[in-house]
Amino acid sequence: MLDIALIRRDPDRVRHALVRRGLDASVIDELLRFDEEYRSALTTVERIKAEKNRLSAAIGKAPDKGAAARELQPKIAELTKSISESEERARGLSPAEQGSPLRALLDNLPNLLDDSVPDGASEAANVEVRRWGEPRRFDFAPKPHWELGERLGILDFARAAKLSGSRFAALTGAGAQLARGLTAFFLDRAAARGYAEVAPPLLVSRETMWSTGQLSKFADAMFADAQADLFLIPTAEVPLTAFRSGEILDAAELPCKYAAATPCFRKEAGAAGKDTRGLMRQHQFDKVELVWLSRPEASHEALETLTEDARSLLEELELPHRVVTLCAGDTSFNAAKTHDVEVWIPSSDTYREISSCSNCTDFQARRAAIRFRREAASKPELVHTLNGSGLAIGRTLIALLENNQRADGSIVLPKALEPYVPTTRLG
RNA sequence: GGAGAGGUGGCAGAGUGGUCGAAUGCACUCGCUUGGAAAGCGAGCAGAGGUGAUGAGCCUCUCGAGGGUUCGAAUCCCUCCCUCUCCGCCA
Repeated sequence: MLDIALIRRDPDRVRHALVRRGLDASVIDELLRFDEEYRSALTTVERIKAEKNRLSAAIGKAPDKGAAARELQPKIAELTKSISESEERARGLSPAEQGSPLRALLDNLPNLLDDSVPDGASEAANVEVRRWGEPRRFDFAPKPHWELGERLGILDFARAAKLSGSRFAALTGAGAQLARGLTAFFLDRAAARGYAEVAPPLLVSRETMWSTGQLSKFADAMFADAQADLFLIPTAEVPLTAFRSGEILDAAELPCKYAAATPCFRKEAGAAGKDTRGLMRQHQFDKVELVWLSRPEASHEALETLTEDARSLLEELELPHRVVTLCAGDTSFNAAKTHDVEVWIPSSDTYREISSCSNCTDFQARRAAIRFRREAASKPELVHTLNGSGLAIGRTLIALLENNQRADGSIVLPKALEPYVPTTRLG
């Protein structure tokens, strides 16, 4: 959520960000009108309340309270009536009220963009900032991971479909061990880089989901239990970012870094027909997520560090990859700036996203009310939140199988995984 | 799931209808004191919103959340949530 005071003070800045994202900026005029109306209604309510409070206090101070109460009764009754009327009007306009027009507009405004985000409308305008390794040249016809995996007996799509339908996979034997090893490998690296491991709840409340900005745009893509009003997390970004919600942190705690390995659940409703085969796009997938709570002035640099934390994992796994900065039109709702880490996927003949690292600035912190105090005596300020995968397990598995396959269909795993898997060669 | 107890400021902990946004202690900030420190003394110290200049001041709201009673609620009533203890069930 954006700061409404900032929208008032500098509406052009917000309009500019909307235009850069390819969105209609006229909502800002509408929003400012509703805001004006709301504040004027609020002032009215508060003025009448102040008057009533004065009279009540006068009764409290009177020597004969009963007599004073009787005397002021008619006047107070009138004010009470007037308050409930004007209050109803103000509540209907309040940004805090579910379903108010101001709330609806505010809920759907994406974050401001960082100045360094490149212009552009789509993926095509993303800017490569770093490349590591060379895509391997095969002297045989490389197979896609679903063929490799099924032949090796480590991926089972048919039985997963039998259990749950399409877009589910089962890992078996060495595949399950490899996934477990990767998870441990990623978590160990995160720990070494100062992330505190958390095993968070996988079901979260509507309020939590809203606080991290998932509900505004992605409600349709989430699995939920309507009766309990709980949502299966689409990413551990949600519980990790909201972990300290409502708290005021010590400045000494920042940056505060969390890592979690969790399953993620997504309906992927909008992705029908895309990546229908294999592990690429599943309703359920495992991921190690990295989250930062940072001082505002440090978040820009933090994004670079976070991205490097994710990227370096691919280097250790000896997988060719690159880092791109998303352009304005491709940067997601919550983010002010995003670096995607993309790994080479032979079956796609291109680099595919394996981690998306975002600086959400104060956008999530405002809703989640995550603040810190610079000095013991200073006012609380919003932190900046950042998140990124480090890394997605399934996609790492794809990359390892496809990039490291040999002509006979066997797979050689990188040395870095030696401590984490029973064997560094599959098949 | 059942029974009981409880949820108050950064923490601890008073407060059972009227200047209570809230005693006191701790922590913290500033000052005095000191060669320096500790102790001691004095002052300050919740958050959000509106109005004002992103100042001072003024006003509104907030004592788990939401309703209600009342001129007036931290205090009384109702609903819900959470925590703790015991019992039941259970991986």
